[in-house]
Amino acid sequence: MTERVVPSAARQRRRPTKQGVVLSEELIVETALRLIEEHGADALSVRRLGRALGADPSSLYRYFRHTDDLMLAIADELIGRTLRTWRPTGDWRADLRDLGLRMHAGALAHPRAAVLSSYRVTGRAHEIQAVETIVGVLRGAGFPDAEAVRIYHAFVDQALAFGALDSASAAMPKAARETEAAVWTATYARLPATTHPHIAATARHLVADMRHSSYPAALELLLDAAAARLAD
Amino acid sequence: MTERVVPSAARQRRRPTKQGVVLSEELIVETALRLIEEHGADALSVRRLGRALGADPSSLYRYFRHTDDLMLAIADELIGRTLRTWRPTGDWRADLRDLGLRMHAGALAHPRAAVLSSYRVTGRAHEIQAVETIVGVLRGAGFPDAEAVRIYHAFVDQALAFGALDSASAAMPKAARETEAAVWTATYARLPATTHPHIAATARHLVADMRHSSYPAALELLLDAAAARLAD
DNA sequence: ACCTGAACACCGTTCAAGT
DNA sequence: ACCTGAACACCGTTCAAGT
Repeated sequence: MTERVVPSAARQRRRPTKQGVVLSEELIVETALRLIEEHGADALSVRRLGRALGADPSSLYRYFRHTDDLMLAIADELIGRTLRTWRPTGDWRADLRDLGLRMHAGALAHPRAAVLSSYRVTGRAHEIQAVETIVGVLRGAGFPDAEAVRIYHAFVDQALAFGALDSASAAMPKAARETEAAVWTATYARLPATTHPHIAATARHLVADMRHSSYPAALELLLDAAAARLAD
Repeated sequence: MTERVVPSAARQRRRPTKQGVVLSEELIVETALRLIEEHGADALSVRRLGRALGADPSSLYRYFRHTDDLMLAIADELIGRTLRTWRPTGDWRADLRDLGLRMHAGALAHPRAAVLSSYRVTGRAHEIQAVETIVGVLRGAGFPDAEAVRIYHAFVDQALAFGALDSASAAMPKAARETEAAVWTATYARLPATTHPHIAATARHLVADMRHSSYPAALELLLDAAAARLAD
């Protein structure tokens, strides 16, 4: 048994940094999230985080073994925030739609963390709670166990995969992001019908549609298909 | 008009590097793909690529304006390889299923490159060909233009997003991958029914299902929903 | 016990100089 | 015309020294 068993006691003994801040895991995670929100994904580096905390960059290594550990701590905090305010309504489609959109929005709010954590299985408290909740919604809707698991898996992976995809896009440097957005008008919309009949015929729709995430549409298709199977 | 109009002529005049290699866009892209596959995504840096080519890092800036341009060239090459052997059958569901599974398999064959390029819009030849092909399959099936574009977008993003998700998982260090796989049996399968009734009831299915990609199931759900809309 | 500062081994990118 | 080498402004991480 060491003092680490009582975190608050251990924390009180910590010496303030030069700028008078007492470091803690919570403070570091919150500051990292704030940095990302205020200055973009590129703002998160150990050196910048140290500067923002008024501490030497190397002091952060007492709290996180590497940057990846910090990322996972941030991700866990985000899962908690996503579920914390969610309440089931009893309508399985509305509940899954709401959960999916919240997971996707949570990813977009913290793109770097989303990209790094989307494919991880943590087995931690918040994740377990999410599995129990979603499988529960599907079983409550009447899906047999095997089908409930199959749809749970597709649903969760879809939310995580689109969250990561759209996050990666959002985390791009601004100039690159704008260049890509312009490709639809500058390149695709100008292809002649003689060589590219299908693109030429739908160019107007491509320009309008491709600038937005396709997640809401993909989610609705998945819910449609699940509902149809339930009706059989 | 400059000599760049005839690339092969321009290329022939290039001077070999110190180690005797004549640089070209193709050689750089192929070397980059090889570097990524052999030594991981982190192995791709301008400096390492220069070293692998036997050229000064800065000489690559004659072929690509920034690292990002190189990434797009790699992405387009992967799209090209995916489409090169595909042939339409006239059955839109079978065609889209085949295309989706090929895109997913192509991502898994080059996991590190897939993770880095899945969310990019290249506007290059192979990507344009892919858009034309897939929108063509959907219009040929009878979807009106706006609907064809909406389903195209969801279909492509889903293939890319799941491809990247499953690639990121596959690209993890072996030890970490095995630790995560064990979480389903070591943690989830042992949760008691009293606290986690839904997980306990479906543990057998979770253990069996979660070790595989959910992409084939998610693809089938998307095709089901699309077919239902066509029937209306 | 905790934080600091210097050091190490890297990055992407630019541009004058060399061939 | 093409490649090189030095330079600039960054990274993540380690570890002996300071308080």
